[in-house]
Amino acid sequence: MPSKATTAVTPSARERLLAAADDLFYREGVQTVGIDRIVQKAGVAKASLYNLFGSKEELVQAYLDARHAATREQVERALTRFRTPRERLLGVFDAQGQLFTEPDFNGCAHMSASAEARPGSPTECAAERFRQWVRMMFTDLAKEAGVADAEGLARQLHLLYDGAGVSARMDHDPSAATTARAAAAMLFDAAVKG
Amino acid sequence: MPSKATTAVTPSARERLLAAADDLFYREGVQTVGIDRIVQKAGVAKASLYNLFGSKEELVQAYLDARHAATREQVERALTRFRTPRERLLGVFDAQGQLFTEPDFNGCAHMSASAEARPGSPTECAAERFRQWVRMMFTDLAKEAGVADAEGLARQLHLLYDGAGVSARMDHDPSAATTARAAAAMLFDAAVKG
DNA sequence: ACAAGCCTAGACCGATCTGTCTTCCCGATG
DNA sequence: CATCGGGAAGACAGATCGGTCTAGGCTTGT
Repeated sequence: MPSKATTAVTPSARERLLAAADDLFYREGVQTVGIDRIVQKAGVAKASLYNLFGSKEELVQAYLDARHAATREQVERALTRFRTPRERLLGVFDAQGQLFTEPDFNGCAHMSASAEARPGSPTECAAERFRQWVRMMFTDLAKEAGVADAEGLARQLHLLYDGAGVSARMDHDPSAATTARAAAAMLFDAAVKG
Repeated sequence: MPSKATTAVTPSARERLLAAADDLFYREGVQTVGIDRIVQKAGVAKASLYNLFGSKEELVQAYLDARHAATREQVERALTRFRTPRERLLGVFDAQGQLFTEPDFNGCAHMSASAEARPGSPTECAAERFRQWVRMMFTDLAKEAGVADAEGLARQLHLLYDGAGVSARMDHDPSAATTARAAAAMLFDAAVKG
């Protein structure tokens, strides 16, 4: 019986591979980490990796898709705590701030991965999907708040979101989220007023 | 006579290596590009590379330092066209917009390189120097404009600056610079008024 | 009991990696 | 002319890369 629930006594080979890939790819970069290190860390035969994923590139895609899903769930769960549209929109940066304080935070996985990817690769496509989700989320929240130019505000907030992720990683400064939140508040208030 | 001016009939081996490294590292990423491809593109012996730079890591550092110097000169030259403090501060995003429209623009080199670098490496140090220069530039421009909390505004503008670079690369959208400029204008006007 | 499937362990492949070394050429200087 | 040094060309080394394959074990259903 192949483990109907999320937790099994022993994680499957696929789960162990994804966990090892997530740790190594995220910490050191996709190009830096070789297949051998992943299978060794996962305690999985190399043949199993290629049976389950087909290639390193598809493993990278699965790693990015898992990061995408986890981020989406974490943000959507965090937003349920807020009630007013303004609080919900700014709550995205609160959720970001929580991510920044995690001990192994190392920036946006899609951003780093796409920096090493060739154009048109599955990695770039996964990054594009992630960015479209972020953009859509900001646009929807702006619309719910009654902002006239919701797309325009969403573009501005997306810049702050990306910039905060970059600063948190490169400056080792988790407070970038609160800086972004304050800037987002000013831009939002100006957008609803004008 | 070893070329006293910037232009020589035949660029030196060092110049050809830096030009090839700049093109390949910036387009494809530091880890992706091997030494062999650089020396082949530069038309330089591999031994010359190691005589001149010592290692690939130091070549990467020289590549990033050259990018840093070029960006600094380009921005500072662009800012001379503006007179008022407000125009000069927002002019940073105009200069950024010019970079975004260059045909081979591929994002911030320091950001991409540091995503593949190990902690404490020369690459990370070069990225940190670059970020400190950007931060200082925004801080100085904010002070010249009489902003009370110059450091706070500089942090916000730095977020927009980074976010615009990310969006221009990943969304293939050079207009991110004008979006960032508009947001920066609102944040600046709010900072001088309050 | 037995066969089918999934998994492990690891040898193996050709290519490529960073880095070293040797050999030779060519131009400038004494 | 002779000497000397920088650079070109490329063989070479040892490691690692992504990926394939074989051989054998362990569990499961029939």
